[in-house]
Amino acid sequence: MNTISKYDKVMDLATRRGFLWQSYEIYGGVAGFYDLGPLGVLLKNNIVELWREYFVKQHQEFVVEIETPIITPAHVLRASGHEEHFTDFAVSCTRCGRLYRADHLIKDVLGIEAEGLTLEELNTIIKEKNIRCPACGGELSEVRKFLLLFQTYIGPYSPENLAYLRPEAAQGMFVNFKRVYEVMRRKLPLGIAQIGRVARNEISPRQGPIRLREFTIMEIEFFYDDKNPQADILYHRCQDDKIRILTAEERRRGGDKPIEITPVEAYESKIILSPWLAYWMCIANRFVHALGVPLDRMYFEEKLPEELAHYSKQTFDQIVIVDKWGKLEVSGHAYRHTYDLERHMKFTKADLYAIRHLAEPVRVKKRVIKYDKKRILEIFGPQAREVFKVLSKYQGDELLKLIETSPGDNVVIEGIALPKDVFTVIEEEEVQTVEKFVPHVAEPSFGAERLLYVALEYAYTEEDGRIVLKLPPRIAPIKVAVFPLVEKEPIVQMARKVYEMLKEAGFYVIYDESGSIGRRYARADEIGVPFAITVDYDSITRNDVTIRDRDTRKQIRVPISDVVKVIERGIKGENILSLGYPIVGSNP
RNA sequence: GCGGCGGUCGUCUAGCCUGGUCUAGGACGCCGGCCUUCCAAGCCGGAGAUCCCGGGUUCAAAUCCCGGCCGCCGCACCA
Repeated sequence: MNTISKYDKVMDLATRRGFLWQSYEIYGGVAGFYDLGPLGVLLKNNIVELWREYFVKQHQEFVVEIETPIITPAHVLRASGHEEHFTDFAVSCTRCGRLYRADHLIKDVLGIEAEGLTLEELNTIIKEKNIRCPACGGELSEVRKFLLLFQTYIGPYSPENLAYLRPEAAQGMFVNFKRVYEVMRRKLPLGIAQIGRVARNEISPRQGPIRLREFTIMEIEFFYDDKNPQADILYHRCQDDKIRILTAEERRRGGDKPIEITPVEAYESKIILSPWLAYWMCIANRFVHALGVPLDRMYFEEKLPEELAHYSKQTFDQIVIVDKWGKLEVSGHAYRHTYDLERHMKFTKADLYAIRHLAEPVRVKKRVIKYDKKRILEIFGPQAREVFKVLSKYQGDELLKLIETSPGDNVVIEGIALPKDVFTVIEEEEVQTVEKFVPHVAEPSFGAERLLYVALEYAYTEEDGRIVLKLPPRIAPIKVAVFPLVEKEPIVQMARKVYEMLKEAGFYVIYDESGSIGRRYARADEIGVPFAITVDYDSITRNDVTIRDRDTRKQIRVPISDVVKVIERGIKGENILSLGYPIVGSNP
């Protein structure tokens, strides 16, 4: 039995061969930060590109990608609720040093809900009720605030310049909703995608490259009309897909068995509340599968109501089973409904509504209030100017309400008494062909580095004591290796030519002539190169090469003129062994 | 944040308890040469170590002591 965990093996390989390693190593390293090496960058780029393919390019009529700053003024994250909710209140025991989340402690000891209380309120409760350390009875410290947002200042250090590094890309899409909606000619549904770095100042990240303080997020904020979701694509494309869902209900019962269901059924049976959330979960399932994770090794786990983020009505985490942690969340699918747009409207007064064209024009009876400016002038003389100013501050229906609720013949507005008869109410009928509404939002959100780890772990295999990284060819960092069978002319010269040809064709290629041929295959296998081309003695006379398939070690002979084509098809996922070329040298 | 354990070439490790003989040994990998007609073969040679960092004790520290960083495990935390 091997006692070394797969995680350790994967990380050892990843470090040794240049996929990733801890940042600032020569300074001792800093927890929560990882660097990507040459192969890591290629692999990540390929994963990002595959995501783009699945989520953006295949939906380019209605999903577009943008890029917004990482540094975010504090106002924005105040509006989004992060400044408030991204904070933990903690107390520690002055005797044994144990750390508690203040609200949880109060709830546990007193049985009262303390979530959402302010720092002062929490302090007061702890002092008044004389709450002590549950473990050792020691006295508790003052409540401290842990803000999980990284802070900075835009320009000079001063409170109004406070800013944070974004903890999610999403706010960039919400604040730009109106602009992109205009650019997309005011059509819904509309997906705004963004791939970028985010930062979260985790208190103590201790899960290697899994819990990072800075990472790459791939998100879509998908805006749609709740009354007319236009989600036909769910029925067209996801009718036959099966996804596995562990529902909140099942979890509440203590169960851990996901149900298997089509996204369509999940939506229609109200397991998933939003049709678009269901659709993107369908795509997410396919996407993670394409990274090499078998379908039966992943599922969606619904969050319990108390686990939901402040902005979410319903959330499913996409879980992949991994060696070390069992469950690893690789994506989150949140039904953010109207929360974010409404908050930004409230904080900025900006109009972030979408327009809905009504099937039939609606006649709306409206009572419009008018006032007699001449009479106001007569009554107030030079002061009339002030009166008009005050009146203009009030919306029509607010004024109407004031007048109707005031007793007597006068109405007093901000200290100014006006006789009611200066106002006249007119009934008007208006024909409306459109109405404003706040779009609902479904958000699929992926962590690129976690996907990278998952891809590595599922690709990692050992055969005959050597490592073979069976990455799907689509995401393999290096697509093809070229070897001269022996280091002799004219074989070497021909191999070099093949190498140049493949580079010219746009592939990442390695050329290796050192060591035995077996050693070179092994080296290429270890970094997941899916195809290895060998130029042998026969190649000279026949003008062909052998192409070896990494996973089966089987070879085919291919004329040089067809090599690029075969590799291209292989990268797309076709089995090159069945491409119709004669199999000649097969060495298991 | 707390407690326990740990940190030596790229990787794995010997040495640490019992300080000097360690200008730190080995294996694998890497580089060069020979050999080699397809799966980590063999032989020869070579490069490669801030002994995690800082301070202390000592004539002398990889080794003992203190602090820090990082990692693992447990507790706590995880929008």
